[in-house]
Amino acid sequence: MTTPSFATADFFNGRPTTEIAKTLLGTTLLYRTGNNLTGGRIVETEAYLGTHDTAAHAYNGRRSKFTEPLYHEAGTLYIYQLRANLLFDIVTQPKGVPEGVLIRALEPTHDIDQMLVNRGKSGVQITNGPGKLAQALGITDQKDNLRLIDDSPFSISLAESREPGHIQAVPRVGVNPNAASGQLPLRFIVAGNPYISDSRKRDWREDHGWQA
DNA sequence: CGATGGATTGTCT
DNA sequence: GACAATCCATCGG
Repeated sequence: MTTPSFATADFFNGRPTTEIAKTLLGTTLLYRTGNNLTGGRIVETEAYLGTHDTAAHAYNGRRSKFTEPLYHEAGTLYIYQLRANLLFDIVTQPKGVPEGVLIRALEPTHDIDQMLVNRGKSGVQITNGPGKLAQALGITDQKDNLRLIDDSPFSISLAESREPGHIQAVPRVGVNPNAASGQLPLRFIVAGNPYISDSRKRDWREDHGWQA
């Protein structure tokens, strides 16, 4: 059984990283491990714009074993650890242009029971943050770091995509707001979705922010 | 609900 | 030794 996935080259083909970050909203991120297929619709992303973005790991051309995946071709996975958490990113530009998109939140759709077990939490707490969704999916190490998504257990499915009613662009989370790029609106959210990280209940919508 | 501080683990200076 | 693209428990209003 094959999982429907973006053809990497077609999806990333020559488009700006910010546009890719927005286009990912509403698609489904899937992760295969053994008999499990966990996943959810992407509802929050952040764009990191490479060498001139003060919040990016590749700022000023910074390149090391740590940031190496960013310099590879579009569709390369950048899975790195921040404190006790794993974060999941996808490289968006051709080799040598270190830009990428961080997946920050999912609305669970696949094998939710397994994700509840993986997380040990319930409700929106399953996947409303980048470290949380990695835990929920079952990502426990960095073995797929630096691999092309097409050659990995991950896929991005269009089969069950929903169309966001309204995409909101706001400043990124956890970046120094005083740095030059600190306040750029490069965080994109499906307005009204309950799984947005740090969202308020009063901002949630009955339709979760999807078009009818 | 909002703010705060501790835990935690690798990387870079 | 400082810092980080985070998470969680806890405290106050």
